Amino acid sequence: MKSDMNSRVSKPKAPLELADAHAKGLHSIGEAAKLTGLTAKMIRHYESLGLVTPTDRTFANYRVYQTRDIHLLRFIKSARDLGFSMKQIAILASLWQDSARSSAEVKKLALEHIQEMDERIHSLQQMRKALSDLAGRCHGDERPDCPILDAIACNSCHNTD
Amino acid sequence: MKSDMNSRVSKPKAPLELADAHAKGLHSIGEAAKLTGLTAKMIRHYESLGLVTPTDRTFANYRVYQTRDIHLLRFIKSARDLGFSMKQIAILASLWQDSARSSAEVKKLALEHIQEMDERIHSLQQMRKALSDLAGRCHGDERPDCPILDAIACNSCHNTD
DNA sequence: CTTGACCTTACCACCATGGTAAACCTTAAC
DNA sequence: GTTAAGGTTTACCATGGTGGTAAGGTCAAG
Repeated sequence: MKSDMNSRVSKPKAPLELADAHAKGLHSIGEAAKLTGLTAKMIRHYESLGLVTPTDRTFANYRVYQTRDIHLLRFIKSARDLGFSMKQIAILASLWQDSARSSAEVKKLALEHIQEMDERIHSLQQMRKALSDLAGRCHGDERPDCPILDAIACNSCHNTD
Repeated sequence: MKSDMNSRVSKPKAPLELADAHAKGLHSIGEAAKLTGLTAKMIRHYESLGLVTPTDRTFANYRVYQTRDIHLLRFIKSARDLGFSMKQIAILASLWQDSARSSAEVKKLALEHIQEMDERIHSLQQMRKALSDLAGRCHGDERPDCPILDAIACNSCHNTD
C-alpha cells in the first residue's frame, strides 16, 4: 500500500509520509506544540479560527507544519501573552504579514488594548480596595458579627417594597 | 376555570393569582429585577445554580418573590459587584444566613478573593507595561517598521528547527 | 376581543481553554 | 509479524457569567 506510492518523494506537493516530512524539516502538531509553547489543542483551535492552516497533510491526514507556520504560531503565542484577544491577533497577524502596513495601524491597536487593560485594572483595583477596606474592619474571630457580610447585605439599605 | 378555584384566597400555601401576590407585597420576577438591579435572566440563572428559589408560583406558574428573596438577590448583586465568583457567593450567602458563623470564615474568603484579584491585577499590569514600552518605541506613522510587531514576532528569536 | 407588556421554558452564542472518547497511525521492541 | 506505547484525527461536552432569541402562555387595559 505504501510501496506503490513512492512517487511521493518526487512530487513534493502530494501528501507525504511522516518520515519524509521529518526529513524535510517539517513538523507534526505535537512538535509544533513543543516548539511554540502552545498545546496541540490550541493549535487546532487557531486553525479553526482561520489563523494558521497547515498547507499539507500526510497520507494519514496528519497536519504538517512548515517553518513559516511555526513562526506564525509563535507570533500568536506572544500576542496572547500580551493579552490580545483572538480578534485582535487576527488583525495583528495580517498586519505582520502585510509589508505595506503602517506602524500607525499597529500602534492604534496596541493603544486600544492598553486602554482596555487599564479599564480592567481600574475596575479590579476598585473592587479590591472596597473589599480590603471591609476586611480590615472585620475581626476575623469566632464571633458572627461581620462588617463584610453587613456591607454586602445592606450596601444601601432601601426598603424592599 | 378560575372562578371555581377561589379557595386560593383562604389557603395561603396554594398557588396564587398574580393580583393576590401583589396585594400581599410579593413580587414578580420583573419587579424583583427592578428592585435589585439584576436582570430577570440572571435571576433565573441564579435560581438554576440553587442560590435563590422562590417558594411559590402563581397558578400561571409565575415566580413569586418574597421580601426575603429580594434581600438575598441584593446580596448576590453586591457580592458580584465586589467580584466574587458564583461559587464564592454561594458560600457567602450560606454564611450570611447562618447565625452561628464565625467572622473568621467570611474574612478568609474575602482575603482569598483579594489575593486572586491581586494576581489578576499584577498579570494585567505586567502585560500593560510590556505593551506600553513597545508602543512607546513605535513611531506610529506611515512607515511599516514597527517595534511592536518585531517584538511579538521575535520575542526570543530561537531557531525554528 | 384585541393589543401590548409580561412571563415561561428551551435553546444558541460569546471567549479561550481543558477534557474525553473512539478510531486511526507510527514507531520501537519483542 | 505482532504487540504495546504513544501520537494524531475528529467530534463532542464543560467551564463562567451574561446576552440573545424563539415559541408559547398570561395578564391588564382599552
